[in-house]
Amino acid sequence: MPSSPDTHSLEMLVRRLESIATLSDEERQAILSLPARTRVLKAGHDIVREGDKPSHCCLILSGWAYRYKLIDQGRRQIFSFHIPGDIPDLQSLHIHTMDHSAATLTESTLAFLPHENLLDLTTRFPSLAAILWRETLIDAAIFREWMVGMGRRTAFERIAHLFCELYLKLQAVGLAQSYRCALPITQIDLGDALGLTNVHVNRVLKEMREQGLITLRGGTLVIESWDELIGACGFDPTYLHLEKRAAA
Amino acid sequence: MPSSPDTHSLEMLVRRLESIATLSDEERQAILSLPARTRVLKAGHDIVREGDKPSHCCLILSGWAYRYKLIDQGRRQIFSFHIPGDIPDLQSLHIHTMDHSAATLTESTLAFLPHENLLDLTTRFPSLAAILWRETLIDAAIFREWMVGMGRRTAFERIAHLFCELYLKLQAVGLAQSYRCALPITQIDLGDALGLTNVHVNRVLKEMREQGLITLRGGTLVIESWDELIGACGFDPTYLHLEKRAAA
DNA sequence: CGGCAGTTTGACAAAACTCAAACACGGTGG
DNA sequence: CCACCGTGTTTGAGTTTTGTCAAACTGCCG
Repeated sequence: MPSSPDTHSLEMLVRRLESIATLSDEERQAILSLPARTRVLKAGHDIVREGDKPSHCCLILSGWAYRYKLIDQGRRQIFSFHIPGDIPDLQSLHIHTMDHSAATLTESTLAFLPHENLLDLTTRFPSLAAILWRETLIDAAIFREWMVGMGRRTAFERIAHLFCELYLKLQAVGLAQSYRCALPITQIDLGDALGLTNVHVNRVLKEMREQGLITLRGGTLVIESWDELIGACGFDPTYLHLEKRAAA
Repeated sequence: MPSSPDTHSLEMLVRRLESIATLSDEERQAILSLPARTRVLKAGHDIVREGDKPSHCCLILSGWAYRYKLIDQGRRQIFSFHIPGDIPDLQSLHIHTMDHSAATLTESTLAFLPHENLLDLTTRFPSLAAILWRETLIDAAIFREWMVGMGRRTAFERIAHLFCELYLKLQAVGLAQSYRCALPITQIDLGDALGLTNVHVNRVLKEMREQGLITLRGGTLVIESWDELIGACGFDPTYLHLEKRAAA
């Protein structure tokens, strides 16, 4: 389990923040001088657990992660999937006790950023605070959309909607193009994310395949017909707030 | 529709923030000098709508509100219920286009706070920014818990869980005691919040009544047996993060 | 060549939904 | 004061979606 100080990893954070707002040289420099510690985790390992009081946030450099909660040792709800550039536990900066867990979905490289230094950053640079705050608000916007899905959409719509969402998020960071992307999510995970059983997910996936909407094999999602897919689930990307915000 | 400048309303905001962290005199003074404009809205009126680009946040002084989204003119998902002291659209401070709507549930008195002044406040006082940021993070924590409900809990558990949550939130601001509180939420609203039909909500409510867990009549909820109620839904209040945070 | 995790399929069961009608209740106007 | 109205609640009967259980199948990894 390698672990080393690493400054290059912070360039990813700079790129991510610059995709949201313009940074001043001073801000960029302050980010790059954060003391990051990089670590590689195997697939299926917890990053933080419910009840923990973490002292670091975790930036994903490579790989996928997810957040989840277990109730009575059998039922699991997945809240989100995370890809490189995300800080899945950014909320721990201001909420000291974890009310849920985060784990890797694939082998991942993670950079751990001390709360202390991040808090210092947000105090010195209110516009950086605003960008990070906004990131957590978009997180919440995605939660809301998942609520709409679980509360009011059919299994078919829910799955289609999630595929649209993930494709756009991957595309935004250059990890997807021409309606094709990696999707290292098992049908069990999909079920736990969407409030369905893996069996039912499987049946719906089969139907989507038969309708020529998508193919999902070997960890790769191919969207055969984007227009039909978004039509089938009423997808509207507004809630992802992907447009670059006006310069700070 | 009366509308007037009002400084007293801001004392409610001060009290709310002081229940979370200790404020300096300077901070308290800065909040009290925010230019608030108070307005009374009848029940069932939209406060902000999906697509709007609001220039104010809205502090609830009295009454109840809720946030929701409509899909294809028939299905509605409610995301949250809000009570006095809440700022249901605090997120609009950093997300400029509303991706959902907010409305009053009962006649309500609302204080509108200009984004401009709130942003100035967060820039001048990073510790106030932290408190408000934290409020939006708790909002998201509640979303996650609702996701657990809609994804992985039975209708019975979901309803019981919501009652526990609302009771504790009301109690925290002094609007509930001895297991009794106002609950101006129709069974239709409950269904739209929990991903159920009003018919099914009605049947489950009947069952809860028959089991002697609760009574709900005339807009008043009485929890007959708190211990059984939390037992029946596995309620754990951690996610509400109600404990006062360490002084800033 | 196993072995294990994940997928696929079938038969059946249950939770929740739909439609429809009756009922309660608070507010309004005659 | 009472009839009426609208909104919300309650109940019933039948349907649908999704879940459960169980077994077979696939594919990758050691």
